[in-house]
Amino acid sequence: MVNRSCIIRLSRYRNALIRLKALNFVKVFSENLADAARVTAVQVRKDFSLFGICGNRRGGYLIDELIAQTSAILGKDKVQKFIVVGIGNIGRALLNYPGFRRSEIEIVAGFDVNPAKCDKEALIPILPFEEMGDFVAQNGITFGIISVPDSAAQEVLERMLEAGIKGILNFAPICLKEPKDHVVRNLNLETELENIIYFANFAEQTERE
Amino acid sequence: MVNRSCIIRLSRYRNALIRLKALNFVKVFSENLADAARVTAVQVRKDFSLFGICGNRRGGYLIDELIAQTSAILGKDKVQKFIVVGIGNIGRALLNYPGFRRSEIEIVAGFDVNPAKCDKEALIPILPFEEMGDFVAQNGITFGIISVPDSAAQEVLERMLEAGIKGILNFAPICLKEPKDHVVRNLNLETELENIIYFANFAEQTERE
DNA sequence: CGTTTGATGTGAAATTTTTCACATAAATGG
DNA sequence: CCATTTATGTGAAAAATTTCACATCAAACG
Repeated sequence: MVNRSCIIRLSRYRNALIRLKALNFVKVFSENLADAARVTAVQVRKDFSLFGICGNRRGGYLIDELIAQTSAILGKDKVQKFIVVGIGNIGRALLNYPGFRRSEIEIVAGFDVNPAKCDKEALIPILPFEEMGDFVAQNGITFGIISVPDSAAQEVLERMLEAGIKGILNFAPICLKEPKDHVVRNLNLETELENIIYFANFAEQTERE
Repeated sequence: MVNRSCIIRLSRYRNALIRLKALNFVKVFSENLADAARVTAVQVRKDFSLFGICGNRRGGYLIDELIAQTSAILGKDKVQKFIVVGIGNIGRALLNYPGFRRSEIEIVAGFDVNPAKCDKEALIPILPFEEMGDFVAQNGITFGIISVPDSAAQEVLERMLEAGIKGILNFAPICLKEPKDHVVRNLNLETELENIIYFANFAEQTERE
């Protein structure tokens, strides 16, 4: 069964494949991908088997084929449009994040309640939050990122859902509810750091993830 | 056994508790925390049992006690110092992230190879990367965040380890190896978005996480 | 061409994680 | 002060995930 960690791994395999291709590699073995994604070779093959990805019984996998197949699964075969709500530190960093340029992820607009932060003429326009619903409808946006303070997050989520957004990444430090037929992934920076702090303190005697 | 997801949940419980306390709540039930962290009530109690946290057989848990206990586990009883290497979009956002101010997480310095980005006089100084080793040693830094391009990440990791850093959050889009007795958590924004894209497309027929 | 070699693919076993079922204790109320 | 109610705490069962073991196939080589 395809679960979250499985897709995370697939994404890692793909990243590794792109790096290997840049180094002119043509074939790759499950062992190599396992190293790159910090898992076991069997895990790689099990994951592939789950998606019906096949290799050559002795020759491993062809990198080009693998990239094509993982890309299709991960939706990299077309541009995926995102909006960002909340143009604070994180929001602005996402608008300018160079990592998205080479991927098929495109942030098409930002939104904020503060008129001082708006700028309709910018390369990626920053618009008043009230206009979000119309913008999403007119431009067929499917995905959104929430980077507002926790007190506003639930309200923003609801407005996004009303507007028709299907998948959301939430940076606000509050665990938002995932409604039926929608995807909400909560990513809390403080939580991530707390995790590191905990395991760095107890790393010696405890296992992890 | 305490694993990564377990600590993530603990962190979420604590966030919820702080919000509840701000609303003048004094007691809380496992059911409430379960709602806040999007898990089941049994899971909350199992987690607590794992850490030896006890409630009152009928009266639930006292919020103040719970906050104290979870805080101690998560290392919130003292300031945890971090450095950030790579002052690009993400790095700068982290330096200014207001969410850390109210927590016990303190980013004490940034580092970059580009002299134009350095500023020793800033509130949080940005120093040349060569000075990182000495800074870490002199200031007893335990934690670091990597927000450099993928090609530099492995090198930065190794320098951090040499300097004595024990826990690292890596934003570079490459899966870094976690050495013995150290914690390296890889957080790739594109991967997170790919996850959302996948499950939003197939959400109807597939389960998640 | 037959044999050996080496990597994939996958049922079965082992392990991990979550859920269930219920014993237990504290508060409430007659 | 006994019965009832209600939430915790936890062994046992169930479910999910990972690892193992090995059959299978294709290439390489004699």
